Amino acid sequence: MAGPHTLGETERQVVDRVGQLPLDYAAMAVVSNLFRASNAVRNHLERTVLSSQNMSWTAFVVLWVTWIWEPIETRNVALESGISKATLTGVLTTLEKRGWVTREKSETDGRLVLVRMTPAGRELMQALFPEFNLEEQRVVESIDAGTLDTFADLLRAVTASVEPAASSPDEPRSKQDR
Amino acid sequence: MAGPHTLGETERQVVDRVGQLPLDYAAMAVVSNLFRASNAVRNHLERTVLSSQNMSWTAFVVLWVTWIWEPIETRNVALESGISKATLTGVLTTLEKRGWVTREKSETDGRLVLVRMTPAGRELMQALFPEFNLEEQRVVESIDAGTLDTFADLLRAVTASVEPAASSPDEPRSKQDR
DNA sequence: CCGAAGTTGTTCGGGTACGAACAATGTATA
DNA sequence: TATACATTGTTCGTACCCGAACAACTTCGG
Repeated sequence: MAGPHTLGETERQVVDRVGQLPLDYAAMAVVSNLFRASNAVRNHLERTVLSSQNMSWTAFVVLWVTWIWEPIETRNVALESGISKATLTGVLTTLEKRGWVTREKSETDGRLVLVRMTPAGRELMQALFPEFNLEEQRVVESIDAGTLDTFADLLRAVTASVEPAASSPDEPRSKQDR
Repeated sequence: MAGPHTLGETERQVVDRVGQLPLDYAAMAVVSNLFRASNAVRNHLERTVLSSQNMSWTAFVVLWVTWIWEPIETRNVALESGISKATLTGVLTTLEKRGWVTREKSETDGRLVLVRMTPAGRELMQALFPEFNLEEQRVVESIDAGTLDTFADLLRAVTASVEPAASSPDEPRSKQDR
């Protein structure tokens, strides 16, 4: 959505197509670059760090969340990972098959499933995560250290503006989680 | 990767798991919030604007790129959309099936395929895009107008740091495009 | 108690998403 | 002008990714 063409070039073309409609080009630039950056970083990390384990981005995130918070209920894994519970089911099956995590029914609530790391999973993360973080560092190395916190805050503001306004506690969340 | 828990909480847990390894938490925060924001915005726009047409985010982006630049070669659609050509093949088939775009072999180069909008596709975008942009505006409305440009620049910097260093023109790009 | 209402993880169907391998086509080299 | 080399879009296999529908389970209201 913002590739080989100049911003001005793209903008001219858009004006030509959309006509005289008033558009917010600043908002457009932020949203489109948000996705471009996200995609680029994801693919980069997959190729440089994760491909050695033949692991996808999502699998890594789920593994990371489990590593940090185990034992953790699947609904919370989905919440922390930013994926739907439907997606998580498949990912967990993959991770289980590879021997990195286990599923276990809760004894106090028959609906819940608890996720735990296996020793092999823990070893993997102990080796992989520092490597991953080193690459994260490279991704932002061109940005002034003092600006990084502001950057993170801006990203949080975007997320917050879109999520269902964590309002009064009595207000019910949506039926489907996430 | 940054959900219901406080940053400090998460950080303590990470320290507990990863041990004394020196980690760059600022970089971690930026990367994880980048994905959180990207996912949140994507899902939001899909639900508020795109669901009326039963359209996915990627399908919309591809349609938008085609709308702005048609006629355009598929390799450039993939480049502008930020997806691989393998993915594009499937998306184009979907869009073609719905009657919004057409594929057409190039007459000057038998390898190339040109993509064009159909009248129905053009009508759709003329109606849908202003609506989409309005929602993009809502996503960043909490951010100071003067900061938006800086924000976009930061995102561009991230993308640039990860992409294969657009160096000397004689240096060949990677075999696989994108 | 017992039925209604809510919650949780899984299944299902359709649509991305990627790298690798491929056939068709174009270009360069000798 | 043959023959290597490069480029393009598609196909294939595997893995996400989501909403909707579902069965199992818990909780709430009477």
